[in-house]
Amino acid sequence: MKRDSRLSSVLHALLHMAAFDRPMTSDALAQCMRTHPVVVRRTMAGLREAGIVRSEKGHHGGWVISADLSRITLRDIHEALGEPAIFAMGHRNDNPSCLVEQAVNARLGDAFDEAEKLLMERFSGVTLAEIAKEFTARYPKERLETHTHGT
Amino acid sequence: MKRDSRLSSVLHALLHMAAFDRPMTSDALAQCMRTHPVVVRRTMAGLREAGIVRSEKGHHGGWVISADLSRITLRDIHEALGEPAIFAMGHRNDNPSCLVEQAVNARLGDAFDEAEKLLMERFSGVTLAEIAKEFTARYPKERLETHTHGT
DNA sequence: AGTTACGTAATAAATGGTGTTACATGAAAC
DNA sequence: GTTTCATGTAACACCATTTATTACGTAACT
Repeated sequence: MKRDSRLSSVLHALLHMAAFDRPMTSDALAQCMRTHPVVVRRTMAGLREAGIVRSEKGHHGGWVISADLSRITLRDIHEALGEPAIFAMGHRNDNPSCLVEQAVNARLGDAFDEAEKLLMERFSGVTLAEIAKEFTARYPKERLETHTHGT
Repeated sequence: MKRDSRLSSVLHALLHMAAFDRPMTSDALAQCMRTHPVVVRRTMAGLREAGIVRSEKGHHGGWVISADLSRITLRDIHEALGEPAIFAMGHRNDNPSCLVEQAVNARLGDAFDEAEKLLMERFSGVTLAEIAKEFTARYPKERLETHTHGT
């Protein structure tokens, strides 16, 4: 299966935006993330609707964060992206008439539900501010707005 | 992304086989699972190599379980299937040179690792025997080998 | 020998994220 | 007011992966 990297991408983008004191254009973000500006706009659309970012057109336009970093959790972002599927595995039939399959689904579902619950708890417990802080703690000399790409 | 239903499918098949006192053909299993016999053989191949099932050719051939139900865990089956990806989400770059992205990956990775660990623990704790037992507890009057499909 | 059933490769279909183009809209600069 | 910059969005091709199907080979039983 192809893995969905929107959450990872968007977090990356948000942290760059957070450390930049002016709006960042989709082109600039796309360059950071090695993707296409349209992909950036498409991905950010949900965050804009959720009030996490704001976009401005025209000269000196672009994207800015419009909420307090310490109040934005990974969970919020996951939601804003439309709650993409977490697991790559699923039931073959969601409402099987076969009783054996019902038992299998119930048992498997319990395990997945627990794992999902834990993941969502972790997501709820991590704010953008924490990741930004963790970054500056690890690399105090780096300037966030100086984006360094390796070879 | 397309969701992988092999684990669910194979569990379903195994429980039917467990309750059947003769080998079940790929065709019979495929009918249960509403799929194609070749898919059954392909999916079962890993389990055969892992010693969980055995296949026999020719007349009255088919698939039989070759291990103790109480010693086969969901984890064993997941392994036998080649450990398919658990999460539908992933990092955009696994070894980014961008320090911001490294911080994001680290934080996200922690959450996913924890969830995966929990899921694997749950998988390790569930045996086929338990699911079979749970089934008979829930539906004592049903005969497992009588496979009922709804409309 | 013929039938049954697995073994496996090759190929197509379906799905869903990603990349790209094209065109429209709005805001700032001149 | 026209130009330029930037987002908004639809449309479409691309790609990776599971699933479905066909085809042909092999082993075992009758």
